[in-house]
Amino acid sequence: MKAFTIGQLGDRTGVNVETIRYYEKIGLLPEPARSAAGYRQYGDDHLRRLHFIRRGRDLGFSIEAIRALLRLATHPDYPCQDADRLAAEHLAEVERKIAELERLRHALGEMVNCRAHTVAECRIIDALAS
Amino acid sequence: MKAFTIGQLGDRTGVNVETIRYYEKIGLLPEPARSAAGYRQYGDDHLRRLHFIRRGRDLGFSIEAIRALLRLATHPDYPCQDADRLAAEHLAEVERKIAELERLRHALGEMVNCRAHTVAECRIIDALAS
DNA sequence: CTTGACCCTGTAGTGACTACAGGGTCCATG
DNA sequence: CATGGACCCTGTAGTCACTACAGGGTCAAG
Repeated sequence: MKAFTIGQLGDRTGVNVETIRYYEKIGLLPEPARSAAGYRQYGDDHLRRLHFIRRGRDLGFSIEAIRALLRLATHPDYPCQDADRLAAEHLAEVERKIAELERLRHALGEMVNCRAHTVAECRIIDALAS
Repeated sequence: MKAFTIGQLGDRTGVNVETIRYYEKIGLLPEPARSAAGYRQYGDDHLRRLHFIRRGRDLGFSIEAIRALLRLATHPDYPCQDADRLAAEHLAEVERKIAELERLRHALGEMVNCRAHTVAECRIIDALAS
């Protein structure tokens, strides 16, 4: 019966204590048992679930996508197709964002290292103003 | 004396009417004159300034960066160095984001197209759970 | 017995909008 | 002159995923 506190759970998963409470409030992490003083008492199930959430967030999945993935993860007999669709959609979104940022990088690359002396001839201000 | 309404200003700049009012509230766009009925009346100065803001946003500059760039743009004798620093910092941030997204793309690319039948063998769920 | 690190709840703030609700105005048409 | 629809007004609340308090209570070491 080794239970740990919210601070210990945070240390083990690299998740902020406030974020853990937030995940509980939005129903991503189940409410744990409480000590006599009202302290949250977590077990290995919580640890595993929070690790899962943390990895999903590190991969950039939205909270709602993680909610769906968690639902899948707890039903080993479900088809894996749904998980694949979620991941593929997310990958497409990541690629869309990369393309957009590459566009920005190119445009900004043309602008920086402006060697004009004053704003009047500055090509950065000019690019925005005209 | 050709003044135009907020809707016309929005059409000409591609900025949402609600966003224009928001820019006014946060002090990015000066308060225009009003008609007898209380309608906002914009002129060419507003049009130019909002175009500037729009281009800055399209380049991914934050509102605060645009605020600083606008301050520079209205002082042609200021050194252009400050504008260059803002643009260079933003470019560095864009490059940081691209690198992070490339990392995600790689990780997600390894995961998708999972051909397992059920969640039990799914490599997506597995990547998150273990 | 005190100190400091931890825990609790609840609320408000972040960025950059977006979406109403509930009203007023303008103008063209019948 | 009435009416309808497109526009305008203010103000507030919602979005996403947290983060930062404020104002308390608890626990363990020294």
